[in-house]
Amino acid sequence: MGTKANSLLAGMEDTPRGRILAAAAHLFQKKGFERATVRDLAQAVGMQSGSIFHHFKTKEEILRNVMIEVIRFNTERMEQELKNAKDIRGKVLALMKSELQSVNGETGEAMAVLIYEWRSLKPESQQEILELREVYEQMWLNVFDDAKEAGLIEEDVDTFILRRFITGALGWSNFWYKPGGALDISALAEKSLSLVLKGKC
Amino acid sequence: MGTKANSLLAGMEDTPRGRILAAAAHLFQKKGFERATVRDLAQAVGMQSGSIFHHFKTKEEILRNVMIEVIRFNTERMEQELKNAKDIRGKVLALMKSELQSVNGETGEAMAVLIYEWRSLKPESQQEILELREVYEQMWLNVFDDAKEAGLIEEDVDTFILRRFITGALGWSNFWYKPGGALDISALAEKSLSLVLKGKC
DNA sequence: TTACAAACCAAGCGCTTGCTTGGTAGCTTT
DNA sequence: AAAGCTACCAAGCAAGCGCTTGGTTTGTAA
Repeated sequence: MGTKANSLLAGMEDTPRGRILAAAAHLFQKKGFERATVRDLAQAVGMQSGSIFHHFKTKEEILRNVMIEVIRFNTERMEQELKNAKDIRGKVLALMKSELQSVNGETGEAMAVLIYEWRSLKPESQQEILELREVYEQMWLNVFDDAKEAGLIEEDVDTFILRRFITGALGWSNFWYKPGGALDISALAEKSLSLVLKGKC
Repeated sequence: MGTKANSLLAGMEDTPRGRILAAAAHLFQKKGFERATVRDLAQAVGMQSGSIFHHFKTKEEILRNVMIEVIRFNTERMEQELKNAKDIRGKVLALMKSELQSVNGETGEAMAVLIYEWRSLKPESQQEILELREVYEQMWLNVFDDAKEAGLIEEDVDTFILRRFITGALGWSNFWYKPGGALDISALAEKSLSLVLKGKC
């Protein structure tokens, strides 16, 4: 009767490590990193709390790995979808759709952890994650600049700031968007386009 | 040499209760509700940890009061600024500016707590806070609907969803916007207008 | 000057936390 | 069959947690 946890990524649940990370993503989002205990996590994967530390040295290490996995997975997926897009409008749409998918799809719980549990990382881990995210962010900025050059984004718009607004807008959807209703992620992505592109789009 | 805490609201720091709430807003944002201990809080206001409970029954009660105070303060301020706005464009701008002020101004830390420490409230408190927020949210929806009727927002835009996008976009600014630079809050509000209003604005 | 309440301290209780330890079951390799 | 490795359990430790208790100081008012 409990909430079913989404898998972090396909096939990962075959190994103990993968099962722990998937359960951790679920628990860390639901209760927050601090409130979720190692004992909770151990129960979720069916082992004793001490056994967790056979697979990860510390609790923070589990958090760090959840974040690394979800960045890698979603960066790769977005790269793929960008290649399939034909024109610039299509590329912007691909970015929007891809990020909404990340936030609300199977990696949604892990994405929420990535965004909102930042404070629980130690500084060195924060630096590491930041560098991984920069690759992802650069893809956004490149497309936005192309769109601006093509006249799809107004001259006086700062694409740096625009990307930050969009980060917030799309990330927040995790708190209200419920998949399975009348509005699917593609439709939501179309709606979000009007935040970025000028005039009728 | 430590970070100076913004006051939650003017004059509140005169009473012990106010000093505790202001310090709590600062600590809860910096470390998260769970990680911030009552001992941390006591040290910040210069008393023993046990003395905190002379003023508040539980730690959660402190969190709840931080949230209530910040909602009341910002709802009232936004009401005021809405009255001063002349036309519809001005009203939308007033909303944007007001919320950016809430998030990045003197109530910024408390706003971050309101947004991101939701999980740490017990269900009954969540319900209470939700009802307070609904008044605030209704003001947004009313103005958006007026703007749509006036042709400033496109016909096919769902104002409900638009508000949610904007909530995320503006709320996220807490993580990147630093006051005191070249870009002040008014200028940022102007920039954010293009997310909402169609064409040149 | 006395009475009283609000504000606070010093000490610590009961519990939970992340993590450690020493050992065992079972599979794989030689 | 011996050795070695991965995956785990059972038990518990030291530290830190929210919160309580009993008593003391301090400001205000009669």
